[in-house]
Amino acid sequence: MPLSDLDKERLARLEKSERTFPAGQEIYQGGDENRNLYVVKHGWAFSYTDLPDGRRQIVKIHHPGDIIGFPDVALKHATTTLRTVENVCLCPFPKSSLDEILRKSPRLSALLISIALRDHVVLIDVLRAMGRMSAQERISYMLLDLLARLRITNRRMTDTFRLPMTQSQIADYLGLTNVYISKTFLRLEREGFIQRDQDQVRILKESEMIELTDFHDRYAEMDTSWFPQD
Amino acid sequence: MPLSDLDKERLARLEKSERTFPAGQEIYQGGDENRNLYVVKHGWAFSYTDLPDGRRQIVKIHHPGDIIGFPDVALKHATTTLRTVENVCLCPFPKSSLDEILRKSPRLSALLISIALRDHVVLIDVLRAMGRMSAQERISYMLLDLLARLRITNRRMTDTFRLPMTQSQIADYLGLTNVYISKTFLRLEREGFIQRDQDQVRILKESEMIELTDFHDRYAEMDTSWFPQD
DNA sequence: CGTGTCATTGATTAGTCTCAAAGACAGTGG
DNA sequence: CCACTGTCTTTGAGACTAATCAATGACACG
Repeated sequence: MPLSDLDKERLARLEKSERTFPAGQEIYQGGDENRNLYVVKHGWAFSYTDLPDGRRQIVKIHHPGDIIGFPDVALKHATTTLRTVENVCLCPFPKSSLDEILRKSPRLSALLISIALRDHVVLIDVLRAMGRMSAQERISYMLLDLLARLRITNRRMTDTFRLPMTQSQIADYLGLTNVYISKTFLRLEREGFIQRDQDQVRILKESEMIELTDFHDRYAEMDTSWFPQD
Repeated sequence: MPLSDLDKERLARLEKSERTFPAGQEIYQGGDENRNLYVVKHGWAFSYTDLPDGRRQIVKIHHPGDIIGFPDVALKHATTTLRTVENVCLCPFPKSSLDEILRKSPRLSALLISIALRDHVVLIDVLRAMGRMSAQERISYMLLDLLARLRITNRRMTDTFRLPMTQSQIADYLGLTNVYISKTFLRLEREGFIQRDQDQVRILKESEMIELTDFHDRYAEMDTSWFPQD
């Protein structure tokens, strides 16, 4: 999307400072005061919440290019805990930067809002998967979503990608157990939908999986036509 | 939240036109071009998506005061279908009204964004319920959420409210079946958590239910301190 | 070489679904 | 006022998906 030089500079300013974190580290916790947002420079992370008895739900997987923490802007305290999957580099920036963008650049505001709303729509799709899909469908949906997401920032990706999450983490994301994730992955392989090698996953029957899960690539459907011209 | 007269007028303008719809009517469908947003004047409605084989997931229940369709603003086409639960009065307004608000009023922009983000956070809570809670916990969570939501616009509400949805609709919202909703409601009654009479529900053990579901009232936790002053 | 994490496997159990039928009730037309 | 209809809720039996528990295997790391 075309942006003015001024807006480009405003965006660049969000990534001014950066910090790296090792694998498996918690960066902030649910209930913490809500100070910063983060841009992901590289590495995967995820946000999750636990029930008091330890049941865990991962609510969002963060990839390079994502903005972390947008939904929490509306609230005083963070609602989720942020944890790295692997070595990660993040650019923290204060909530108040949004204030400036809202005041100075309607066009950039619209862009950031659209990204947040697109994440909302994707979350609705995840909800549908959790509420109404079998384990096999849920895993297929997740793989398709990851593929679509990763294709945004990596144009030449075709059908193979790295999935650095453990099966327990995938289970916590899809509302299943690690054991059943294992069994269902094996079944997907046996039935020729995917291949796995180390942490690489290859999608063999993308169109069948799209049909199976009624998948929509929300990342490709965005509408920027209504944006204000600066 | 204090607003300038100008902003109040901008808000009022969104509710300029209104239309009523009978119970059980579809107002727009998933895939339709994305033209309007709606403010709910009175009555309940919900947004849902179907899988091709007919499985349905209700993704959001709309109450008086809600803005319908915000997440879809980012996309060209509506992702959900909107259906009334009962007689409903809606105020449609065009997507382009947002453009004007973004350009003219940073403060009102921040307010609308915050409402959208709060809905996002609530959806995360729903996702957690769907992924990791039993049927009994899910129903309890839903009732607490409805109560918290209805208390915003009706200050004197205590522990009783009207629940006009059928058990099949509740099932489609919670990712269960109508039969199991019936059985679980009966169990909640038998165990003294709730009472039902017609479409009225009374919450008898609110604090136990809050504990059971680790419920947070997101509507009460909003942070407006970072808003730009107009 | 020992330790720990992660993935796989198998046996059993539990929670929810499916199917089918009956009951409760509101609305309709005679 | 009554029978009829349709929708919604309740009930029960049986089936099935996914969870639980426990053990083994595979691998990386110190």
